[in-house]
Amino acid sequence: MTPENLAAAILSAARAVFTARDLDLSVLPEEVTQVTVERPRNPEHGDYATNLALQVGKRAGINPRELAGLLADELSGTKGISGVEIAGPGFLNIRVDAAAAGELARVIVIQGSIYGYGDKLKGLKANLEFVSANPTGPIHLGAVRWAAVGDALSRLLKAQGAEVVNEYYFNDAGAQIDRFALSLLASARGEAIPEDGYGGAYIAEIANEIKAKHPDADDQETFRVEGVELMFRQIKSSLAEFGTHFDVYFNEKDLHGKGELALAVTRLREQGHVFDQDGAVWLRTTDFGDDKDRVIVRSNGEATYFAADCAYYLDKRNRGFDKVIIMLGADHHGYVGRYKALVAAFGDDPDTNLEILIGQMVNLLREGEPVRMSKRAGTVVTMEDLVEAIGVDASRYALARYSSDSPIDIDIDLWTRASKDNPVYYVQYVAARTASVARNASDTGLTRDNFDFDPSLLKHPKELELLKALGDYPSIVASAAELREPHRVARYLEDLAGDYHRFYENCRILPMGDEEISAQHVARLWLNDATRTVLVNGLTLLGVSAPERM
RNA sequence: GCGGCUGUAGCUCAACGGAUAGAGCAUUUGACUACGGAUCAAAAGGUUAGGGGUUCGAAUCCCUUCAGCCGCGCCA
Repeated sequence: MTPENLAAAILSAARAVFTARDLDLSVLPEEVTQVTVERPRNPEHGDYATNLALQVGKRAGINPRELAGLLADELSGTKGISGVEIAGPGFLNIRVDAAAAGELARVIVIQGSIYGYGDKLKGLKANLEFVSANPTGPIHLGAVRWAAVGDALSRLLKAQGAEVVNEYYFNDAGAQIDRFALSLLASARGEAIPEDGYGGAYIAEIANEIKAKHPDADDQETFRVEGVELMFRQIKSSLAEFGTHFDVYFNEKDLHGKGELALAVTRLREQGHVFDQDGAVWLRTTDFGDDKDRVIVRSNGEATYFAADCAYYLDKRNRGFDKVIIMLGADHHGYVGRYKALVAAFGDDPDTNLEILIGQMVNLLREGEPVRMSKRAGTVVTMEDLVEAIGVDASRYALARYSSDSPIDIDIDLWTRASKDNPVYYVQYVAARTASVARNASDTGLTRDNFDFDPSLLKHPKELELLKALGDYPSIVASAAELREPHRVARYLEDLAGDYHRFYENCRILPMGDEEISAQHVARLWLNDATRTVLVNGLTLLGVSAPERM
């Protein structure tokens, strides 16, 4: 009995009760997925609980507790359900047959890497834009949060059936690229970097590389083109090392080149949301809740960055994405208002076609003090600095284990420690331990095939708790995807790690000494392997490796 | 001034409006001659920043006060 099956059983029981009592069926949830089935914290409250009677009782004109009683009667005969109790104001506490609980181990092992997949987001066609750091320097710490969280989210969405394209937007047009080119040129000439230019050792590195390739070059254009190209390459290779894959690298310059900016302005003008003032062209974003109107073409005739945003959004929509998801740092949260407004100005619905996720700041801490300096990038701490300090696995895990709403301090000492208070070690250690048990089993001649798997042998309380946790995994993945919160997967894995340790301490898996291999050993090996499957699947969603040995 | 986020155990943080607010670390007390002790068992620790409201039920939603971080350009 899975939570999904149970929800279906509850809904059909509710429909039967409502029909028999001639109650208003329309107050019931339409879909099974809308029925809340949760795992009570307190085991006395059963294996599962539902609050359906509480939620619909009042609206149906029936006392919730009375309704709960009727539902309990209806449900108690259902196959797989061993007990139903009414509790509190109208909760239903449900117990399921324990005999079948162990069967889950077989299901998980057989499903393997697809265990946990679902179809909650089937039909969703999403463009997921993240990182998008300017190609004027290495990827900084603020953007790296999304390299981990965005990638994990992309995997999660796909695991729920969504079509997702990972996209990186290169702002390779505009004034900041001019400053970048001028900085390179100054460095190549041995002059001081302009006041509003970019410092850091990487500027000299790139300038030298360009000089080596074009010894006679002394013009801004060459340094712009070559510099941006080299920066692109470095950024792409950093991301590849980090394990973050992008399907599309989109160049802002292409929007200008193809005339998409002018087209976007025309379209917005047609929609009646554009006006001219002080020689500039404005979008009346205040019509859609923004706090001030925005210039799209400056009085000097140049388009603004915001105009490119408009054109870029239109481009994404024209490529067939019905959901445009953009991940931004907290220092850009001020764009949410104008972004929603531009979507509305095109006639779209900001609440369905657009989703902006904001991630709070990331700090790197060494001995309790924020790291401010980078070897290569001067005053900006970079992705390379983070990876060099704690490694890729720890970086990704540290960034993905917290809600994006909270700022993160990544303590180098903590995340490099080989102990239990380092969460990534704690989880990876258990993964390695399950692999080690499987290796040792094989060495002693124990395999899953020695005996037929008998799920009823998995009846120790710690085995049942572990099975319960394994059964929760699909719903954790589903909710993490729907809520766009990959950290839920990490937290789940940490809990699962504890459940496995307790199983391991209490239930000897391998035969001791010259003990004969029994069906009990085989059953526990199935459970061990099922746990490893879920640990591997979960870590894979986070882009973190599940080592066989540590 | 306006806006976003945050405020939960000594510390770092969880908790999709649900029942007695949970983990890890730290503290105290226990457990190993066999699968990795990078472990397990137990104790202790809370006015969920303060105040009001909505609800059968609030850490969660609304209002308000306080504190911290970030932002508010015809820059990108």
